Amino acid sequence: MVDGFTVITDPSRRRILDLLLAGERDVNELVGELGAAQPNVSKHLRVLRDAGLVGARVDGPRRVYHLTNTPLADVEAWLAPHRARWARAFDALERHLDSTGSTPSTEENQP
Amino acid sequence: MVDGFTVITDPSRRRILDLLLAGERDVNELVGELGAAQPNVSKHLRVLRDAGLVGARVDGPRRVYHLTNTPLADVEAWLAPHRARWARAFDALERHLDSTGSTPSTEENQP
DNA sequence: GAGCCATATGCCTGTCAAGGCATATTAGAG
DNA sequence: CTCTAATATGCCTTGACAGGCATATGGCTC
Repeated sequence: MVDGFTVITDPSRRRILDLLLAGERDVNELVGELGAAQPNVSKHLRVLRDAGLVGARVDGPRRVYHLTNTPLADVEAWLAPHRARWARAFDALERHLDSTGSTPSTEENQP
Repeated sequence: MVDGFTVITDPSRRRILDLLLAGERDVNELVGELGAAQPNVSKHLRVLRDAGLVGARVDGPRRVYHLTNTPLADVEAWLAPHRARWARAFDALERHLDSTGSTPSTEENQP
């Protein structure tokens, strides 16, 4: 099984997750909206299922996929300190712009 | 130039970003801390620089790398609605646990 | 400018994953 | 039970990319 980073690197898989954000879909609907071949969509769904990001409900012959509530834990964990840093940098920029009318240099170094 | 997802899929590059989070480093230091070959570290740094995530300061013969304040915009943008969804699901779970002592099912469907 | 250090680049190779295609599986209709 | 629709799986090919290695580049010392 692959890590969350690898899972979401693929644009088709991101697209699937985005579509499911709007509501559950069966495979055929996803095939139509993605413009991809059915077997490939099924393969992507397999990866997403193995990652715990989506689940399937059986409705007659169709499998209706939906998002689970499982977050991309590893991605979020890795991203957190970096996001915190970006937020601090942004705040610092805002404060700077508040106190002076000047534009600071484009390339900022770390504290 | 590659997208942010591709950039951070590589563990060595994530590691480099993590190390730079603690302070600037020259290439040789990174090589030591990563346990990777110098040319490969330089290549990763190239990718990170192209992505605007790191910058280099020239100090004599060394290049001292540091984080810029450029966020992984595309990753953050894609992640945002999904993170919002996870947060909502988490809140709903919390409220449920507050009101009842029971444990809800592990597999939740979307609203 | 010769030689040395630190870093970058180019080339080659192995690996891995995505897409195309054929086919297996499963469920329901009749 | 057969046929069909919906989905999944297996195999193959191709392209992207990371690592190993040799070598080029750039700055510094003497």
